[in-house]
Amino acid sequence: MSSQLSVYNTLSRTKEIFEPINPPFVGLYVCGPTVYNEVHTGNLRTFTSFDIIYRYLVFLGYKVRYVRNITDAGHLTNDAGEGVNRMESQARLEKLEPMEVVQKYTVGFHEVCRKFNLIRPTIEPTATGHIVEQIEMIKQLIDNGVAYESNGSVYFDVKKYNEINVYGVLSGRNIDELIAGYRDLDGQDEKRNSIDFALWKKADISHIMQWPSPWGNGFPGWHLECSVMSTKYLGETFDIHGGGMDLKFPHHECEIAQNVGAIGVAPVKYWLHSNMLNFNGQKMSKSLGNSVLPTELITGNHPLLEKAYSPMTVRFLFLMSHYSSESDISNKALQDAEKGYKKLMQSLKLLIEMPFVDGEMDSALDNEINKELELAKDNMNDDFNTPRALANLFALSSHINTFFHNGKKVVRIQRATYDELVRIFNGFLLDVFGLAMEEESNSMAMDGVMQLVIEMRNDARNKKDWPMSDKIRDYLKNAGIVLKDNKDGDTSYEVI
RNA sequence: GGUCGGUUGGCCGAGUGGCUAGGCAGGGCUCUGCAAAAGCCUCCACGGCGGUUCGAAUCCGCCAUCGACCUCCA
Repeated sequence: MSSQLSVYNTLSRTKEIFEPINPPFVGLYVCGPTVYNEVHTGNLRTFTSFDIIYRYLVFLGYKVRYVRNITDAGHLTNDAGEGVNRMESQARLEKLEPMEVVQKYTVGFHEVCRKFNLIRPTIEPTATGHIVEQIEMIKQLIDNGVAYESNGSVYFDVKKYNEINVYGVLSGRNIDELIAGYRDLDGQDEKRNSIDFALWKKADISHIMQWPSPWGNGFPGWHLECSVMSTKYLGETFDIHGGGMDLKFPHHECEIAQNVGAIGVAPVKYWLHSNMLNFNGQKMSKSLGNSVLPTELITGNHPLLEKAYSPMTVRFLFLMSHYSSESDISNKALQDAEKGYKKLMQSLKLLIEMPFVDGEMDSALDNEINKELELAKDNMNDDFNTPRALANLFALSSHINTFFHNGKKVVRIQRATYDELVRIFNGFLLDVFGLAMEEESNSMAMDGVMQLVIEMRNDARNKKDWPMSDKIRDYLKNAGIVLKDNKDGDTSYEVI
């Protein structure tokens, strides 16, 4: 008897039972990267959080359509609309065509996703591929009286919208305060109100990226693509919309306004927001320039990193904190994660290798394992609480190690318990958490040499030639190879 | 200034009105030629001050403090 999945909905600010609109189907939309630069580790954390959420939904048996966009249209740097186009500025900086920038960083993004074992979305649409649909939505908004053209650009009329609807339902803002806050900004002549945001922006000749529209040549506003693409692929109302906390306002707020303004219905049932990743206690962000790239973590090639960390170590670090809490990355935290990861994967290996043997039952042990399995499921059902589920897996890991310690077989529990143990322990680690075995890819030659060395050392040990035996082990240790004399007489090695 | 969220043991990091979080580190023991690994046991805690309660780290209030968003960012 397991609990039901519940999720923390930013919209209601409460935890709600997750009930899909059309079970067993689930629509999931996640705001993807803007491909004008390499993704940094903070981006990676968000995408990993939703990767795990996606994986868990699939694990529960849902048929999930997972849409994550690629922003390649180069939206404005700010709502005031000083026509700065990120894609273009980066293109000028690198002396590349805008689409070369897009291609370069899209490929780079996919490469990072692959290394960190992120499952590809089922649809990965691009903004530039949906210009036509974006223009259509703008027309609808104008027809509905919540958008207006001004000097070749089109803006969303927030005040007008707010007469019938509520702008700010997601972020808890009210427009009077927002207007007050914007008052000292200038360069907003085209807008009726300072809080109005761009749907379409007029482009002058110097802009390389521009498209024809009923309002002249230009490019789409930066909130629009998500409204358009989520509606196109997931319908007017879908189940889950995810993204980083920093997108809650204004991006997600504007998305809701656009959908309600154009179609008349709120687009999303459950809004999920993942929290920021800090580095040295400070938010890691592109604008602060303190970001560590995923590739730098893997190579260790960064002044603040003591060593290289494997992708699975980083993934494990993310799992150790809840997706809605801030997380801090540091050498210590990474090294802790590395040990924890190895410990669980070692138990996983043992569980896969050990046979189950029927026999006398220890009901206390059986109960204990079943309890831990139930807790693991309950904890994941409780808003994807990976740190708690991980604690359950550590407890199970102890049991598995004990089985191995006492005869290398799983005994004294029911067959059904064993089956569930395998299903949950393996399933959570590999399928839900997306951890993969990082086998040290030792070459055949290496294995051969090590076999010889171990044999020579064992000869010495059999002759009780401890100085020689220890000399070999110490030498190997200095070379980064640790020998382990197991209880059964075998010696294994590990490259560190 | 507005909105929101933190403040937990040496470090990281969950959670709950009374019942062990967990990991890493530390200490002890078992195993082992010695180590490593593994197993067992163990130390260390809930920002401050009030209040509610039989009982609060958990609820309420005040204070202190840190941070996020309000402006491009996952």
